[in-house]
Amino acid sequence: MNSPAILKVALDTPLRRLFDYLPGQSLAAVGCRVRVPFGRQQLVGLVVAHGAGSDVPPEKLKAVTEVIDTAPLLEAPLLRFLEWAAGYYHHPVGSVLAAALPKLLREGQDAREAIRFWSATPAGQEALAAGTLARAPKQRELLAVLCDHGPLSGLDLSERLPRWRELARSLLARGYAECVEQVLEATAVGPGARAAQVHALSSEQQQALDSLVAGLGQFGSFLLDGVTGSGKTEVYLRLIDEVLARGQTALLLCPEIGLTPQLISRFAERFSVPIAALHSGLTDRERLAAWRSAAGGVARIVIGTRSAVFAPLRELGVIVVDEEHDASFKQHEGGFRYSARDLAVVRAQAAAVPILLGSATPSFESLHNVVLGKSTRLSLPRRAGAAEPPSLQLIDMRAHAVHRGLSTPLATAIERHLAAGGQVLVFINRRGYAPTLLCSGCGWIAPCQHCDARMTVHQREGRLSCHHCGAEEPLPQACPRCGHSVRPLGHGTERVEETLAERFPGQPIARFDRDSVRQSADLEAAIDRVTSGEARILVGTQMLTKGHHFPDVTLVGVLNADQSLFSTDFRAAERLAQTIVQVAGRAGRAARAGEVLIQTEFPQHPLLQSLLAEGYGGFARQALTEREAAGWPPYGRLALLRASGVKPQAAIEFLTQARRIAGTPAGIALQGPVPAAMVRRAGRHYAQLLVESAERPVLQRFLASWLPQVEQLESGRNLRWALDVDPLEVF
DNA sequence: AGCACGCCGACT
DNA sequence: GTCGGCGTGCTC
Repeated sequence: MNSPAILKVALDTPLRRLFDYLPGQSLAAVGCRVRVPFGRQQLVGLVVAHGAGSDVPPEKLKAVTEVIDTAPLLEAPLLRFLEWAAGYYHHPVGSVLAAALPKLLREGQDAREAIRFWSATPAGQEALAAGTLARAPKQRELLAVLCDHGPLSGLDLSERLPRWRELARSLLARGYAECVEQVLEATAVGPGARAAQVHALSSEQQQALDSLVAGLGQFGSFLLDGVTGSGKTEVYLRLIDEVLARGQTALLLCPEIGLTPQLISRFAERFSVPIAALHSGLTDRERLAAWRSAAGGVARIVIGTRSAVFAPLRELGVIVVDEEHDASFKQHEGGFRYSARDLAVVRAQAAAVPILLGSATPSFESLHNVVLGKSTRLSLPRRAGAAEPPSLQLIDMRAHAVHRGLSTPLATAIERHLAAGGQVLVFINRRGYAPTLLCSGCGWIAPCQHCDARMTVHQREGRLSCHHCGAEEPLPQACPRCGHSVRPLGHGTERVEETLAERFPGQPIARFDRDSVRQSADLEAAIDRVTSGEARILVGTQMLTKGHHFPDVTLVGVLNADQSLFSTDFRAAERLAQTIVQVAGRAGRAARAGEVLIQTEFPQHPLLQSLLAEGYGGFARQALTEREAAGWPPYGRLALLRASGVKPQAAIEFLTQARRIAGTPAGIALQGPVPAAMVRRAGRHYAQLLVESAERPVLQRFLASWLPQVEQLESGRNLRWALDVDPLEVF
């Protein structure tokens, strides 16, 4: 067999191609990292393939400087999956790999866990015998330990000498001690012990579990459509228990929310196997440790957010995506814009394992896949413990008195529920005190200097803040244009909290939004105030719709449902319904049935009507027929070319050229370029070009031929642009 | 993206 | 006289 002449290496550059290198001293296998000269720098890259030759002139080819891995960092199936993702999202492989790997691995650190062993050098032994370290008794003590008991690991040393690290560093510098790294090889693990089953399953849960267990060992897509409180998590736990018992591992993806620690602790309580958590709160070291523990087969369950879909599990047996409708599974910023939920399905397919998508409000994509027969629907229609579903009612804002955003019927209901000992949740999807600062003299509205947006009033902080670019200004006391007085207009969580405090004096309020909850500790504290019963009223944003269970909440008020009713975005209705149903799910989980009151100026709006009359399922069926008529996803496929530049017209000009070179391909519709919904954001001007097709392969083929040409456009050189395949928002 | 080279303003 | 601004060009 001929030794391959060329290594195809993926590098983390925006250049959408691989780079060819000569093998150098030893041949790096596919999937191994290599250090390579690249221009004037040395980069870490990944060998993606071996090749017989290269299109690059031989004199330009350089040789690999170092092969970092002795065994492939990524096993072939995972590498192929990543390459597939790069192709689907039309993003450079190197950059996709970078998104999938912990930073420290990208920088060339060892992929295997290594333990450092410390021992005394001969010089150290002599020094100890000679009493050289008489004036450094602590160092002398450590040296004595190393002479008598070495080599010792950091763990052993910590037991003997708590503050040994600095001492060891000094001994190392003197040449009295040395440290060697010993690499831990991957551990093979057999079938795990069964977890104790503490909860009895409902018949629906059992039925769902039976179907899922029957589907193990092969690819299959399942939608677990379970109302809030129906016990989806228990089904995940049982399924994963079965997978572990078969000696396999499980991957659980969850949205980016503070709930992750709660979910992890629930799993940790149930299972005795090691669990690796991958979320945004980790340090680089912790992330590397979690990655190693998955790759080494130590962790049998990986629980993580978006990027955990790339976790290197061994013997993968099942993938679960919890709250699969959640928008945070779609990365929509930065370079590599992917949907972790969609990729999870592809990964499950490649690994020939089932995928379970769980939600109380499934995405339309997932519902449609059930209709197409691509996915099996498992329903949990009942709440556990015979709890009644909450009743939803609309409050017509035009027919009732409204005081500071709070209608009389809602205020009365709050009073009634508080008097009955219930807790009340008030949902308003807007943080701050008020979304607008208005001059009562001339009508001036405080604008953001960098965006086409209004500044939000943050009263307590005495500041104006732009929620789009983060700009802040002191709160003006008078209109800068005419000198008249200014006043906040509209309502945010801070103002609603104030209103409720005035209206219901003596009722402690817990606020949940990004301003009052900055760290997970704040969230824990706020949750404690609610579960302990101290706080009687909860006010908050989206943060309240996700995860947490507040069993004593008997009333939910939704203050401003109307914003989304007339949005131009095709997904606005879906998201509004999901938000309402999710927040409604917080009410009445225990013995008492919950009441949900939604304030609206448009009680006759068909969207609200169908949601109330038929629930989420009926609403979705109706909304899907509208999507079909309009050709929107999941019936059509979209890609969005977004561009932004400092000069107002630059993005439009670039997109106009991009459209021109596209020509008129069959089966493709191009719309735009149009200015983005918010043209100016953080001082940049945004525009976009929408690409539509009824067929995914048609869209994919077009993008593949079009993008290399777009890349050549000179007008694209001085601006930022990115392609978003399957965008969640198109306006 | 980095990181160079390259040609014009305000400073030790 | 230099330090340094960011325009444009290249990376196997």
